[in-house]
Amino acid sequence: MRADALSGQLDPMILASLVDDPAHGYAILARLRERSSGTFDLAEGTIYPALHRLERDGLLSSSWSSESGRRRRVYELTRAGRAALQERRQEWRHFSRAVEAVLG
Amino acid sequence: MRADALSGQLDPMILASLVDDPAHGYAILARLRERSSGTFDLAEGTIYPALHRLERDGLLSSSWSSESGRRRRVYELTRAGRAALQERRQEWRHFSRAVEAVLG
DNA sequence: CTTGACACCTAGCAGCGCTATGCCTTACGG
DNA sequence: CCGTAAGGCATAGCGCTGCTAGGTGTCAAG
Repeated sequence: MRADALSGQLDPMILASLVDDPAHGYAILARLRERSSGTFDLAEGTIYPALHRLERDGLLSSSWSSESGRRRRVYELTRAGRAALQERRQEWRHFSRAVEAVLG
Repeated sequence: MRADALSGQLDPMILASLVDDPAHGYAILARLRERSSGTFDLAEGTIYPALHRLERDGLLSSSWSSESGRRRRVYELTRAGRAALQERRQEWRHFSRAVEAVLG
């Protein structure tokens, strides 16, 4: 499939990958790759702007961590982020059922 | 859900809505609305450019019909369009399984 | 004769995600 | 000890998609 077929589902997937425990950008990339069995093997240029957007919108908050001399920006869900995740999941189910119905 | 969440699935859905019998733009709009139980209630400005694009790409062919004094541009799948539909359906299944896996 | 459904079209815009690139650190192999 | 890979963040620029908002015209019903 085309790699750029994320089709607006990137945001909910990022939120979902952070729901259990916080992580930094590079690790989120790895989680998405693993959980999707390799389907979502995203470039870094995809994830960082998305994280900034989500933070700007108040769904994530971040803090720098520099353990082992490596600077990492660790993201976690805000309260609003958790609420948004629930909502986006619902929207996804609704959307995917509708697509399914049309594709037959 | 946001109306603009078509998320790249418009093309396969248009192809799917034409697989059994040809139709014109306005009628395709109605089919998508019906088959999706109202979820996809698209503006005309969405469908016409998409149809032109699909025709340009050789997946659809069109011809004017003016029965009952009304000019309609009727679209049907080309051979390539049928092949593309199969492919896009596969991609959709793959994509939606992967999203499902990430969203949990 | 006006309203609403039918039917087509386009310009312009905004968002999303990709490519390409740059910068920096740590670990490892030769 | 030096090169390279992996880890890590970031941005500019671009292309595609789909939406908004407008325009044109026909036909049927009240």
